[in-house]
Amino acid sequence: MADNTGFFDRVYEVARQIPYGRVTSYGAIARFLGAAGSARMVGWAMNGAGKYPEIPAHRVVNRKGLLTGKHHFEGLNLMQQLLESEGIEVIDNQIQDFEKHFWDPVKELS
DNA sequence: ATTCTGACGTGGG
DNA sequence: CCCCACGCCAGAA
Repeated sequence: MADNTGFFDRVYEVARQIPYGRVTSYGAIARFLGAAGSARMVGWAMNGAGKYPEIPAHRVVNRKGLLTGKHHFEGLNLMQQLLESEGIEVIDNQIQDFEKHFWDPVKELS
């Protein structure tokens, strides 16, 4: 990849590779980008991901498996619906069996 | 330029 | 497990 890949573009590239029915955390992506500790930037980058329909932002949650960013989607529970449609059980904004659905880019992509 | 905010994470209690 | 405080750094006002 070219050097002109901004932080945002990297986040988009990783988020786009999240498999169907899987979820990951902002910190995992940040760590994969070598920006561990700057997990906030990942979330902020996702803010612009809404322009890219290929990026499943609903598969990115915080480390607790909580749908913290669902408020940024159109509907109030659109994020949850998308996840449930992929076979992920969500109760009260909390992904059930989060560890089981967790997808670590560092571990999978490495 | 300065200030604040934020879709987070970690550590201590 | 919960709660609190700090760090992180890009972007907006």
